Amino acid sequence: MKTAPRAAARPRRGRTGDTRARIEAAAVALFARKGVDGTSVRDIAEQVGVSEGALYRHFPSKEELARELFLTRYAALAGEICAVEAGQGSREAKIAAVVGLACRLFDAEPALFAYLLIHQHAHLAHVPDEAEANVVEAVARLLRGAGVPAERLGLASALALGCVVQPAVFALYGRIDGPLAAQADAIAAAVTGIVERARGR
Amino acid sequence: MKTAPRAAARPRRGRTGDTRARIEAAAVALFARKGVDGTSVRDIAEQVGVSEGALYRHFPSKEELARELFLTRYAALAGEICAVEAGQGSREAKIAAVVGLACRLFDAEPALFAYLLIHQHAHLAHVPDEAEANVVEAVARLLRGAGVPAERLGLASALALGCVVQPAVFALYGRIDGPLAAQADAIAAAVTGIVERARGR
DNA sequence: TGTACATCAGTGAACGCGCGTTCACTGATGTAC
DNA sequence: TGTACATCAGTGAACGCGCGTTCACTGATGTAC
Repeated sequence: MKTAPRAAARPRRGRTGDTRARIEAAAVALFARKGVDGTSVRDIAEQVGVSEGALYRHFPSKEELARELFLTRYAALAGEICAVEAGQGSREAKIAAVVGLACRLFDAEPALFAYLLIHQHAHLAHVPDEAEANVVEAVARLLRGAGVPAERLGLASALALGCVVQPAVFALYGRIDGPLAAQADAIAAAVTGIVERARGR
Repeated sequence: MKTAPRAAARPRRGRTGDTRARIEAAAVALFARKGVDGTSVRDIAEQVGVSEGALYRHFPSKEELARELFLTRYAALAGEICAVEAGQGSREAKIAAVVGLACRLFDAEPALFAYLLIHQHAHLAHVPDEAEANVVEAVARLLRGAGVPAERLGLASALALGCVVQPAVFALYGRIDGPLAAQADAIAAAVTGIVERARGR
């Protein structure tokens, strides 16, 4: 009974190494709901249940936290879109896959989705141009691969993105109910229509 | 030569009664660019060229200025959409007219457009439900009149709105160039496609 | 026309408050010998 | 195993700053008699 119990019997609140993750989760939720400027460091710390100073053990500043949070998650989503684009399947299938991806992200983490896509313009200046780190570029690549001519890529990407983002906004504010994934087929059909029109004509 | 010259010879900088309008213009521009929270009363006053105190001769608070500015302009846009809906013309013609309306508003006053439609969720809680004061309701009414069944109105409105708002965002960030009105036909075609799909099926 | 008063739109200095950030300190854990 | 030291993640009090707002005051204009 002398050794070993050390690590075992220790609930001890905190010190479990997940503080950083909890800060990120709380920050995303607050940033999405109230904006970065509308969220104070006190708000975040309070929600996590730590002192304000603790935040600075993990991030150099509030602004840096906001930026880092945005860029990593935004790049992850862009990466997923690129992976679909690089895979097998018809135009339609790939579009449906990406729309499904986005809808599931929204349903699983609405705050994160809102932070990434609804408030994306706040961070746009810091986003790199590579498709693997930039959702807008990833969508453009997808449409390019689907046969949309270069001179119509900008508008077509905007229309396609709008068909996903705006329904999410509506869902967030209760103008559409149930999970967004339930509307994925209809959204995908709208995007496919836009792509076909951009290919032809 | 005794009377009348009173009002004539008086350049006298300020006191021309347009201060309120200039505050509104500066506020819209700043709110659109940096958000309400990111804009200070000092910012606005400086841009207008008056003291901060002067602002409070025209508006009770910054928040009230932001809200009033939003609600009146938002209602004006909703009213224009309702007027088109109530007028003559085919489904397609009305859709094209509303899309054209929005594009011209964007081209003429991008900051106002951004404040109204890109950041609309910040004020959504204060917007009345009547179509004459609420752009989202006005769009829904337009689509309802175009034959979209009630159970698909929410999603169809979202898709239609997204097809206008997102291209505007892209234009704002240089991903689409030239006036948005130049893309109005293509945008209207996308919206018409969405409406036809929502009517049928 | 002159005079007295009310109102209106401005100034600029001052206010208290909440913000982001810093810092000395603490106690638990990890590492070297 | 014990001891000495380094590191790490936390606390909580304090900081200066910029914020929204207030207020006493000013001078020009409008109005009544």
